[in-house]
Amino acid sequence: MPQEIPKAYEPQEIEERWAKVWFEQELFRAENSAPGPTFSIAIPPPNITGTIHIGHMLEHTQIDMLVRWHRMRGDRTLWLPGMDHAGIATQFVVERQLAKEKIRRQDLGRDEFERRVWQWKSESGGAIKQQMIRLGASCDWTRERFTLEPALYRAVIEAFLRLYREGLIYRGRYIVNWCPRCQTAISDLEVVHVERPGKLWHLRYPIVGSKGAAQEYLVVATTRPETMLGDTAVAVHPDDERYRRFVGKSVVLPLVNREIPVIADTYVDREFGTGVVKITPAHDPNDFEVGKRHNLPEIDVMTNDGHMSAAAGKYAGLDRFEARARVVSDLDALGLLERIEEITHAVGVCDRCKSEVEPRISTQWFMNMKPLAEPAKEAVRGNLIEVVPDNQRTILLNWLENIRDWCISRQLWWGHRIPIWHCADCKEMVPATDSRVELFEGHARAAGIPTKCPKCGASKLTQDTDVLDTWFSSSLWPFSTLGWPDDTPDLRAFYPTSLLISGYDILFFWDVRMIMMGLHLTGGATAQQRVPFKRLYLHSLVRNADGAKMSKTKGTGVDPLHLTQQYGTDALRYMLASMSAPGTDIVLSDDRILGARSFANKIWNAARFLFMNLEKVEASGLTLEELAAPEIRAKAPYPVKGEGALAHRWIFSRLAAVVAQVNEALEDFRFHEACQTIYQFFWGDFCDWYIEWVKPQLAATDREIALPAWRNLFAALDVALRLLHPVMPFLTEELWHKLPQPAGARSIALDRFPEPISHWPDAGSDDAMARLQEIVIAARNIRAEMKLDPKRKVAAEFWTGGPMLRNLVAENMDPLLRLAALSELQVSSVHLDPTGAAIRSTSAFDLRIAYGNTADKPAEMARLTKEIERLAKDIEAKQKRLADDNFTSKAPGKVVDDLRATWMERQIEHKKLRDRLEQLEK
RNA sequence: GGGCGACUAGCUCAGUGGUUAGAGCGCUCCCCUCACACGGGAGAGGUCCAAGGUUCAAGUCCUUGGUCGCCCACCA
Repeated sequence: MPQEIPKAYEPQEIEERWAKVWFEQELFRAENSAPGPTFSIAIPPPNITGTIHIGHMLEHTQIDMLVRWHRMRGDRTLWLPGMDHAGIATQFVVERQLAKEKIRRQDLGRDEFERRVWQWKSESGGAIKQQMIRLGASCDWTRERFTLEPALYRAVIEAFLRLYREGLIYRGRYIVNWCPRCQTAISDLEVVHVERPGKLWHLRYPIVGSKGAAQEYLVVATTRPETMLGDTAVAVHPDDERYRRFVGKSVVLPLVNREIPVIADTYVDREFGTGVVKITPAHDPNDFEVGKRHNLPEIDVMTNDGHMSAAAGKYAGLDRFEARARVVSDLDALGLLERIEEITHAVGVCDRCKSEVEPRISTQWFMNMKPLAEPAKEAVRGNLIEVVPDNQRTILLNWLENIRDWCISRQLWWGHRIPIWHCADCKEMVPATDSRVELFEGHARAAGIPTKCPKCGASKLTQDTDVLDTWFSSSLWPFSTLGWPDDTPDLRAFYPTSLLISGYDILFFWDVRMIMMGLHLTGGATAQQRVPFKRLYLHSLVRNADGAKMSKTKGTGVDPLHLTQQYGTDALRYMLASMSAPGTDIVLSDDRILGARSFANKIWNAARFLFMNLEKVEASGLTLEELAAPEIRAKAPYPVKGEGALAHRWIFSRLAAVVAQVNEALEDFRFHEACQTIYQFFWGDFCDWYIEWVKPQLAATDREIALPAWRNLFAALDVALRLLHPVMPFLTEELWHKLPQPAGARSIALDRFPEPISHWPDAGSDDAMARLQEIVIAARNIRAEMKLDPKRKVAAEFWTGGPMLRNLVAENMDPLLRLAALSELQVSSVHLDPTGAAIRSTSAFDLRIAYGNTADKPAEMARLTKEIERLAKDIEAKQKRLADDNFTSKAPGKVVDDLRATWMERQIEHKKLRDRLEQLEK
């Protein structure tokens, strides 16, 4: 078997195999009745619009690392998966698909269109799930949820009805953001502002009563001249001397020839433009407010699809941009276009389809957010929800401070239909009788249908045709997925969830709204019991080399499955995690993925080394069981007889430190730090030093050496694998199974995460090993400088002042000679002669290797000179500080002492180098 | 108009007031040494954007400025 282990790690087959096993065995099913601390996390549900992209992969890697870490630490752990119906986005995608067949959704009708979307959902949703399974997400798939499934529909209706009864949800006619392409209202958050070059047209409105040569005008400036057709007033500031005499008079609205009043309102900024504003209450939020104050009529001059309506007179039927051009040229022809100013201004476009949004009066459903924002602010301020990184907390609170009402209705067909019925006779709005749902063609719809109008008694009631903003259902996700509004065992066990990990780009869309809804709707007695999550971690966004956010629609997305096939899932996961420093975005780089792949390969080969050599060991009568059974591993480190035993105590001491560091890092979402710590340990300490150090011991014929050495090696590998598992689940699972495990043990994922064992840390070994490493490095350095043939062993001399290091060298002579490629290391009690030799030294020791004929004396002298200069500078700086009473009296004693100690060491080194340079100069 | 972030080695980035500021990649030199060339060994490489300030001590904290990026915002 051992020879069968491939030389290079080949992840494909291994990953596919384990992904399948994990899923089929329901390995990650959470027990809601199990005892102990709980760790629960609800997935940010991917939209069914597409497939998993690299951003999901980053998010899932971080979540999965924490989930696996908690699970291995024995917590009752749930990662609940699911998907979002993504109302407008999905409808957009399916409409686009239909467009290829030259079909409009209106041709199909609402029911048939919905059928098509469900069809899309089953294909796309299935693909996402398969991807996630393949990428190793350790979700509890038995609890998978979908925002449009019956149970969640019921939660949506329940939430709506409660908020409606409380008066927090209301219907009204206000200015909303209207997308003429999607033909629906959208919320403020769905409007993105883009800076664009534009024009400010200055238009003359003739004053009524002035004529001929005495004709007077008021000049207004506008970026949307076509809306002038809906003007119902012109406004100036009440204190503006220039225009005071016109207030109360009228102007003739050009092209329309409607007389409209000149009004005074403090909303007008005297400094801006001409100080005169056209008032179009139906097409501008400010004008709408002004219109309310002055009882102005509201004239909507547009249609749902962005054309001019009948109210636009002769412009009716024109596209809004055509109408704009026409209005301008017509005004110009009449001599009423004073001038055109080129400006850059922010244009609101639809987040989804990028069409220019039309502010427009419309009857919609809204949610009053201020009362919900207050408890949310308190919860965040009171740290009931800890926000990481901290600066996001300020951003969050600031947003809550300035929150405005949320337009929650959408004129779409794909989504949760609003559970309100309208009376055909008296227009009374009648809510659903309760939140029950029933199945219709396999999908849920509201079942609490009112039969009679409570106001007029009529029975002709029709359900509101609007659906809810997709984020409405998302805002219930942490508790709707656990069975709310019922008081289920899952809800009791896993709510509040422990943590939310999301991208900061959806902080306002989703995270904040969950906080508000969770606090308002769930049943806990205290806010602490009602928050949807106790911690909120906002992760970075993945950007491409240009710094642009990865986007599928822009074609800049990277397919993680493709990368996975190229480099392996574990490598990709490691790469993403190792770049996940909180608060900074991630720019993908091929180099980093390659590095991660190399790391996976390194781990693979370290294990391969063990198992390959095992064959020889087994020939001598030892079995894998004797060397690596769980109960054997548990008792490591074992004392090893003879030279070089130190390394065993050292590697476990290192492990203890590494485990503690990794735990701390993961606790604070410092994924990159956890990765780097493990990497340095595994590659540097474990492979480069430990394995190399103990190789001869493993081959020793003396059982008292070989047996404990093997046992320690296997035990250390086992700890390392468990340490690595959260970030590299597949590779570690595969290798873990090659070690003997307890009967019935199914997966490393259910094994324990390493704990720093109290007898592992050993400061003495840490120090001793560090000294020995310095000696080896010093020797290698000389060898490299002298360009010695690596195969040629050379003799070296060693001097040290004290007995400690001398003993240490004697006790570890064998590994020292081997790793430094020395034939002998003669320990001298007198100072070494620098002539004809290269010497490397620290303050504690000197190491001398005699020159061959090829020695490069000038190079050595140059090196020494440079080093001496550097040291001199350093010593001077330290001396200055130590001479400063301010420093010695005010700095902590330890800092002063440490500085003095280093200062003295440097002086020793400095003197050594100077002496040596002098010798060479002779 | 507000707010946030970044600026550190050739590149991509870590860095939690306290020895000589680190990593990966790249670069230079040597080596296909019996786990791994996706490897081993040894190196070179930094006015920490600038200027002030606080402090015994600043890459780190404060102020101002610069460059770049992001978010929010109803000034026509």
